Amino acid sequence: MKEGPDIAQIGALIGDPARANMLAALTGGRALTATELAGVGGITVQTASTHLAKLEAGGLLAQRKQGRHRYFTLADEAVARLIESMMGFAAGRGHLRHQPGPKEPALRKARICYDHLAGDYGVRMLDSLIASSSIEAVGEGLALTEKGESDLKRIGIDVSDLRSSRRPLCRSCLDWSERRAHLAGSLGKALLSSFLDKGWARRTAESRSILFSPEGDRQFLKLFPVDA
Amino acid sequence: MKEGPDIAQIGALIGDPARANMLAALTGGRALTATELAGVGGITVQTASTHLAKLEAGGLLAQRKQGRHRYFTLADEAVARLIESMMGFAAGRGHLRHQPGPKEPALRKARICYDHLAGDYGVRMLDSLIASSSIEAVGEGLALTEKGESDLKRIGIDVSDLRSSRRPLCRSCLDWSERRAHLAGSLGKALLSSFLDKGWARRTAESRSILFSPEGDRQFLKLFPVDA
DNA sequence: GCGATGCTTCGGTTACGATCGAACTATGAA
DNA sequence: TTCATAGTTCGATCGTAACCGAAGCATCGC
Repeated sequence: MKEGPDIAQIGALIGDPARANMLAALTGGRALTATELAGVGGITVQTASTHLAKLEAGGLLAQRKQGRHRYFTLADEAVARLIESMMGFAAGRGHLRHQPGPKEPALRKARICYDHLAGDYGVRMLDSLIASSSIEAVGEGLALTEKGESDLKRIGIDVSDLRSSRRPLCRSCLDWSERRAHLAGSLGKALLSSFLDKGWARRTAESRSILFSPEGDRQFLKLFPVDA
Repeated sequence: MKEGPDIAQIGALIGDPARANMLAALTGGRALTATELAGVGGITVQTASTHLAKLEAGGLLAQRKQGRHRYFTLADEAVARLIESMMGFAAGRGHLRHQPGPKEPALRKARICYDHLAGDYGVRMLDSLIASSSIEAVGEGLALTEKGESDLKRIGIDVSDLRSSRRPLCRSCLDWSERRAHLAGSLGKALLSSFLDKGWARRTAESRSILFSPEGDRQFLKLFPVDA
């Protein structure tokens, strides 16, 4: 009889519509902020915060603090699989859900994240900078090498200017579409700014996506190659 | 944002402790009555009834009416798999549950079901009677053949006596430990009574299990053989 | 017909949890 | 320092759902 609160607990966690929407949104493997998740769940940030705390306490979510943001992800692979299987089950019962839709591939390619470049291009840029020894990973953080400093000067970015700011120069930022790190910090901001200044790319009015011009695209890919 | 009530709905269904316990109890594949499930859930029958109605409406349960009993089972294989996977997940999170325990194998072998024989022996008996053409399936029900009637007379059961009762002679009863049908009805009752009268078996005080004596065991197996 | 049993429905209580406004903490930028 | 943004915590409200007693059906066996 007394078998203890077992599947009931996780069932209840998933059983709230707001939480279910949050979890569904996170099943893509992307990390989202509390505010974004509040939007997904259709609730205020306060409410979302308590929901997220419960989900974390229940072991379904993990959070990663990053500046003033707090990125939430599913705790691990097992959670994703559970959610996926429940979604599959629900779909089989006839509760066919609204499909995610086209989902703006442009947003996945390149978009603004706070003030720096994110998406496929953002991840690619950091990968390339590390591959060329311009940036190296130091523990959890990132550090600019001397080679990197001179390379950047050549494309018009004066790092000494950036050092005057109290903001860290390099910082790793979790990319929610690629689920890998891209470059944040004042250097990340400076790089994006230079792309925009050079006319390689421009921001869009409504969306967070960054649109590269054909020429800018060419230049960017040349500047940050991905070697085999 | 609006993705519809999807996994939240089944999550909520599973999220109630009483319902979760019921579902867990049914995951063994056995069919249980509302009263039994109420016991499992630690609630009254009324409450259990509403829970069961919800689970059925949600497509998780199916019920099969049988006389004044109502046997509930998981709707299908998919439900069982979902519950199993959730239990596995929960166990992995550290919510290790109380193990079902030894579970009285005697109860699975032979027990009383209302007034007839159930369990492995009950199922075996009906199988054997059908195999020997003593009973044949007619639509949903069961019917005694002439051969069956004479065979039974030989072991001391006068069917004409039984016919005088308004109670059906043969009835199929879902066995919850075997998940297959066994013989109910006045004939099922008569058969069990004869076993008890002959001293082949006896009821136990506390449990519902039927204990066969070594000799009774031998006789029963000889009388109701299972052919290859 | 009768009483007994298994289960559902109705009515009303109670309790828990989702929700948000407002206040508080923390980080970042100037 | 000051302002702005991101999140959490507090407090209180409100709805909903779980729960049970009691009454109502349905089925069985006599």
